[in-house]
Amino acid sequence: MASQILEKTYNPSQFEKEVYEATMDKFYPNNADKIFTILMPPPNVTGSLHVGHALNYTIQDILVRYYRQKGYDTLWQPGMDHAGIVTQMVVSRELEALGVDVKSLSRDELIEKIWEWKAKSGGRIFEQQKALGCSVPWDYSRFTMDEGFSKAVIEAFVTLYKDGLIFRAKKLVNWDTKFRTAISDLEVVNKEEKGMLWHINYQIEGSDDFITIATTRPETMFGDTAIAVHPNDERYKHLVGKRAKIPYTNRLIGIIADEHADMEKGTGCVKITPAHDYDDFAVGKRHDLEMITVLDENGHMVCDKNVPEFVQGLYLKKARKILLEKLREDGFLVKEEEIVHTVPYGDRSGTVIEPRLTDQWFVDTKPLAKRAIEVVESGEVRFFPEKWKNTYFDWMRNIEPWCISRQIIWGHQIPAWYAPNGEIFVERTEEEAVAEAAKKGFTKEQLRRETDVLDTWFSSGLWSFATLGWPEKTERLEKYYPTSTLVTGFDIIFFWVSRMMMMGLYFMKQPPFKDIYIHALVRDDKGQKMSKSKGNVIDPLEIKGEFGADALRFSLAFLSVPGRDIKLGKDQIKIARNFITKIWNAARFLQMKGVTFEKKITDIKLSTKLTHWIVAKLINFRNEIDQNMVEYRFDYATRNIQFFLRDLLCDFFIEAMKFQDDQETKDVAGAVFAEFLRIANPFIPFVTDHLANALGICETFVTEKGCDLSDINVNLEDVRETDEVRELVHELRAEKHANGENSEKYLTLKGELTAISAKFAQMV
RNA sequence: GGGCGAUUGGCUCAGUGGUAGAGCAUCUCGUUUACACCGAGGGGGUCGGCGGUUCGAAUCCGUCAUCGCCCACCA
Repeated sequence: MASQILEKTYNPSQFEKEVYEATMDKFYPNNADKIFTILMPPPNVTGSLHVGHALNYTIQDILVRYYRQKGYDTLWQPGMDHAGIVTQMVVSRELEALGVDVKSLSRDELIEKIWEWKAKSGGRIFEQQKALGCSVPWDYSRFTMDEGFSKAVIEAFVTLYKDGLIFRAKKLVNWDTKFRTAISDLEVVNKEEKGMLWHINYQIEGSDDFITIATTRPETMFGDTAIAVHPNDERYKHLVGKRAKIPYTNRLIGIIADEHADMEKGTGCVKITPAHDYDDFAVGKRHDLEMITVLDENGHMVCDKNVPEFVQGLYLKKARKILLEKLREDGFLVKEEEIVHTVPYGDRSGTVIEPRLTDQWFVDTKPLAKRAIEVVESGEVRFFPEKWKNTYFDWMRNIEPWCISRQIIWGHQIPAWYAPNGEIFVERTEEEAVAEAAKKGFTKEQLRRETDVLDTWFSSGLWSFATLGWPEKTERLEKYYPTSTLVTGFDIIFFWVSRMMMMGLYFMKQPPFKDIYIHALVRDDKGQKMSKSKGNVIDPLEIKGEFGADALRFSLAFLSVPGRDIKLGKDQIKIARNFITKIWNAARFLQMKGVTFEKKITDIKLSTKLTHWIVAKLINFRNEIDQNMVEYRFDYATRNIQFFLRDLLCDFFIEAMKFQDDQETKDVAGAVFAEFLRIANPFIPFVTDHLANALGICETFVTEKGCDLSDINVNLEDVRETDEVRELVHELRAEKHANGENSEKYLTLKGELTAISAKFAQMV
């Protein structure tokens, strides 16, 4: 290979794109025996990538490139997620900004608009991933709503339904009044905030006495169906069994004894509203209470006999205000107390979540969780760092049914058809549903298709096998399932990891991956969470432009200390960039010295202490990196890369080379440097591949295995002690600077260096 | 309420039983056969507090404090 003279300064933007494009065709699987597979967590189509994605991709890319270089058949499965609620929200907002009346669009029209939008947005994400160096086979990309995926989702849904693991039920669910849909428990975030506790009098039936309840949600009082007191509460024992009157509607409700009532809290009397509160729902079940809904899907008070006219149809906050004024006026409100309590919010809508009693679809997760727990307990699936398995266990062992239906339009429509009498037909196709319904005497025209779509995470839960072709029995599925390692953030252990585990085990009978590497959250240099509103977001592409993609990758890997958040500032990236510059300059120096890179280490006879030493250090370095990769210690690996290049190769070997530049030293320098570049390639692919070309080492390190050093006769113990030579080199430099190359002392020292080398040569 | 993690020089962090480390910052010297996006050298820490185990503790155990995160039914 012809070499070219390197530019004086390292300027990544000049070659990064070229390097990536030149190697793209090598990112595809080959047919090697050993297999390494990673599933890329699919980014949302809505997004542009942030530095958290950059970390996620960097870790995966390092792993994939490392194993690919080792000769494994690697598959890094790319793709994107349709991200139901978020996407519908983002696109609707954008359309409205363009003056489109989203509400007037039909279901099909809006879906079409979203697909149009997706085509634009998705392409941008791929470009960003390429810019970071992701070595994925692009033609393998999947989308959680592509045709094959839809098939998989239907197959999974129907199978789970027929196996009794999906059911439809009227239950209390988290209702988002902004998006008018149910959401799962995980999509609710609880925030602690200041609020008011209102003490309200309910008159006891047939008496002038009152019972005082305390509530933060007075507007739901019209849905009350009981008042509970603690069975041991002496204050209220005499009231149990009596009835009380709800103000204004005068509906009578029973006073019951239930341990749910906390004697310490409020007045000790708690209103029970089973249709709008989880605790109350449970109390209601125990006491067989009526469930009265007073809030509609928009969070407005319903218009029926249970709700007094003066608040009917009002949004709950407005209703609350008006109701409180009236209660105050009429003397029902006896105390107003400031308290701090937790309030549930929708993670996407940012609006208060109202528990509502509705018909929804659920996955019975308990039976699915059982094996998902076992495979982690047994060590068949391992978490890195290990502590995350406790988080996983906690959730899995206390798992609740998963509400999977969403009342939105962007997503997989549930394959269920209803007959007029409410009977449900769940089938793979409409034809099959019609056929089944016909057996029961229903006509096609009578059937109505379920309009709800599935929770996004239902489809992404199938990611590990649906991307490989399931439900078809494809060669790819056979070969690459189960995958090797999953790389993801702790924030989606519940959302995604656990669901993939359950689905993978159920449909494929094997866990979807062997190792789960949980990486950190990237914060700003002050430890603050990055957010657009704070203005502290680091854009990976901006960093790439300023310092190069390699510097960003190297920093992120360097800072990936297990179990610790990453504080990322520009200083950190600058340090990495400076280090890469150091590599660049080392290359320039060797080139200037006339070093060539044709010889392999195994071709050179090592006869001096210096060359023997550096080769021993190289072998040691290589072993360490191998160990680091097995343990997922990217922080150690990058430290080792830095230490070898800077402290050993540059500060010592190359410095010594300035005094001892015989052919052997030069050959070894070239061979060791080339091997260093190869080892560093998975971490910093752009600069190393560029240098490989420029120095005439090879076309690319992507598929370069490196030479077998195991037969080289070096004893690591022998060469550990390097002070003798190191000191000599220092002295030489100082002497030369002081008195020049012809001083007597300089010549003596130089003689000593040669002598040591010679002495050492006899040892080997 | 339960759980997890952090606490080491000015800053960011390594170090898990044997005389305190790195990078950045700072100070001194240096423009030498790559590199000022550099090199050589120096200063700076009673390793959050207390107690215990040990010949010996930043490291193991207990406890407290502060900060951060996760989960929880939140009247």
